[in-house]
Amino acid sequence: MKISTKVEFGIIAIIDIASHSLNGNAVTTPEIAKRQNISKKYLEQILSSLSSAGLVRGQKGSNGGYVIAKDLKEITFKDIINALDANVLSNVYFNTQGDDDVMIRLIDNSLWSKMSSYLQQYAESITLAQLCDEYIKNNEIEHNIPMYYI
Amino acid sequence: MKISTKVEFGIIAIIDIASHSLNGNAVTTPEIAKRQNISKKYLEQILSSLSSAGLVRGQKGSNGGYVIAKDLKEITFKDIINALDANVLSNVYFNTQGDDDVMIRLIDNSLWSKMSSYLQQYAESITLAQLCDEYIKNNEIEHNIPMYYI
DNA sequence: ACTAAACCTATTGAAATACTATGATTAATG
DNA sequence: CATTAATCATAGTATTTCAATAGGTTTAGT
Repeated sequence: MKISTKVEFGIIAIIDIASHSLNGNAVTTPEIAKRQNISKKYLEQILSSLSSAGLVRGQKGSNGGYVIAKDLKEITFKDIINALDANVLSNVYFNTQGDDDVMIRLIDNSLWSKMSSYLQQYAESITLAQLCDEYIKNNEIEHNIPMYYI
Repeated sequence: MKISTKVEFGIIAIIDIASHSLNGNAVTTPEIAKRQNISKKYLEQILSSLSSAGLVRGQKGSNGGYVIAKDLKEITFKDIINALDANVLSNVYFNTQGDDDVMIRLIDNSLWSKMSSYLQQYAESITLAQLCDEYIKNNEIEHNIPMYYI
């Protein structure tokens, strides 16, 4: 489970957008970049993946920025990960075209695909709404300051 | 779940050794390399990982080769994977040292570590004995030829 | 001595990763 | 209507990782 920075930053970014756009305001790349200490230019690329997957919507021009494109409850952790890297949860990725079909099938079908299907199932059970809630709650506790929306 | 060839070939190799050494004979690298269509030299490196993890034992010299170092029931799929690549099942591998501790902890502790701890649990429940049995059984069915040991 | 195996270590080529750089498009604002 | 500040698109690059290859040493049986 070595996670790429793209996936990592993407998850951070979408939670950041979700929790800072509850008031309706769009969240900009420079804002996220500063808050989360991520290169702005790299972040742009990452957000474009989330955007083309239909998870966030970008608004060009001054006063532009990103908002979440759907109901927070309808975006799952699986959606987010898959938008950023199709291989993380995917049904195994097998390199060989060895001669021993029995072996390949054994390892692929019985082992890896069971593991990846659990991952998918778990990731599907977590929504952005939950992540956002938990983030806000922990932030309040951590800083002893209530966050006000609107 | 992109699996490296090293992990893949290592799993194949240890099942191959297990199922061809039930009669007590050591299994050689050239044998496995031919049977499983893997480069002999690359396989040597992979087997040395399995060997230094104590899962297989190599015998030098003519008539040498590899045998499984323990009872097949005492080697788990987890042991095998970890011997080949410590990162596959490991508790998350997080790149950032971002400023937002709350975010990092949220994503790391609540998401990735739950996923990887499931993977570990599952991998620990599968033994080499099971894999070996299943491989032999499927091979017999596939080729309509019973495999005799001894 | 010869052979055939494990074992050890260095190097290479290719691919993936993690960015940086440049610029075009779009829209609000003075 | 020019300026500004944002998204969006694409090219390039430096570093790291991966997948082998290569060359050799050690060990043991015949």
